[in-house]
Amino acid sequence: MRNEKEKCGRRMTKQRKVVFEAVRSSPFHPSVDEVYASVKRVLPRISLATVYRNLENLAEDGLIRRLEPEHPPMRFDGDTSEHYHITCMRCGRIEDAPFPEEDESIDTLEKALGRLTKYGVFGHKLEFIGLCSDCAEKENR
Amino acid sequence: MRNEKEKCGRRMTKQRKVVFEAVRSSPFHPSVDEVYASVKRVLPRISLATVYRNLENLAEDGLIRRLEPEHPPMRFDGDTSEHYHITCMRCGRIEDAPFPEEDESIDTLEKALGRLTKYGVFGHKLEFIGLCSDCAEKENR
DNA sequence: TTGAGTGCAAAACATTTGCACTGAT
DNA sequence: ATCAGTGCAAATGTTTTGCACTCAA
Repeated sequence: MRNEKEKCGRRMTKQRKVVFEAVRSSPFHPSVDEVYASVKRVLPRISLATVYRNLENLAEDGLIRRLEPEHPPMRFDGDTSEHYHITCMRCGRIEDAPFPEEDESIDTLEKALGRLTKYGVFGHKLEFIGLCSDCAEKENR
Repeated sequence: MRNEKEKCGRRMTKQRKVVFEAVRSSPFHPSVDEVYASVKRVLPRISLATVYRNLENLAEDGLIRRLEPEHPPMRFDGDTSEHYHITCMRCGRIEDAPFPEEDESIDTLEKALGRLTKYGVFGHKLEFIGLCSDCAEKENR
C-alpha cells in the first residue's frame, strides 16, 4: 500500500547517498538502527528521522527492498534482484534462499532449501499482492 | 520465532473465550482494536492488554493465526485451515485466496488468482520459515 | 534563489509490563 | 486455597511529524 507515487525528481543528498550505500553494502538485511549506526560513522550529525525518511523513499523508488519481519524493527535489503528469504523462527535472522526465483512448486522449493542450507525448514508464508476492485476503481478517476 | 512453548494447561476465562469467538466469527482478519471493540460489547470492562495477551496465546496455541501486514497494526485470522491471502497494495485489505493450498508453481497460483478474484494480481511474497543451525544447536542442550 | 530535504525534539502509535486484585481450577 | 489471568496505568520500543534551517538543483 505504498509504492504508488513513483517520485521522479529526488534530490541526491549526502544523507540519501550514504543511507543507500549502507544498505547496499550490508549482507545482513539491516534494521533501521543498524543502518543508523553505520551511517553515523560517515555523517555523525545525521538524525534517525532522516534515516527513516530515506529508507522509506529508497524503498518507494525501488532502490532497496523493505522486508517485513514478524516482529519489529523493520529490516531492509540492498539486493533488489528477485530472491526469497528464509527466516529463523527462533532468532529472527533473515538469510537469502540460495536459489533463483524459479517456476517450481513451493513444496519443491522447500525441499531444495532443506538440502541447500543448514536450516531445518518447517514451512513458508505466501502472500499475494494485488489491487482490489475498490482501489482499482479509484485509480481510474 | 514464537510457537515453541505449546502450553498445555491454560485457564478458560470468559475473556479468552470471548476474544477467541470474536476472531473466529469475523471474516475480516480483524486488527487488535477491532477485536477489542467487538469484545467490549460483551465484556465492557475488558482491557486492551488482556486482548493482546489472549490473541498472543491463542495464536501460540494454534487456535487462531497471526497475520503480518506490511504496516501495523497486527491482524488475526480465525480460520486456521491452510490457505493463502491476497493483500491490496493500496488499502491493505486482506482477503482469502479462493483456492486450497495446492502443490502448484507460484506462477500458476498467481494466474489462477487473477481469474478467480476481482483483484489485479501484481506479485507475491514468499518467505521460508526454519530453524538456523545456531538455534538448532542451542535447542539440543 | 528556493523548496525538498535535514536535524532536532516532541508526539504518535503499537505493544508490553509491573502490580495489586480476581476468579477458574 | 492457589496462582494464572485480569484491569489499570505506566513504560517501552518504533516510527512519524512540526518546524526552523540548510544546501542541491
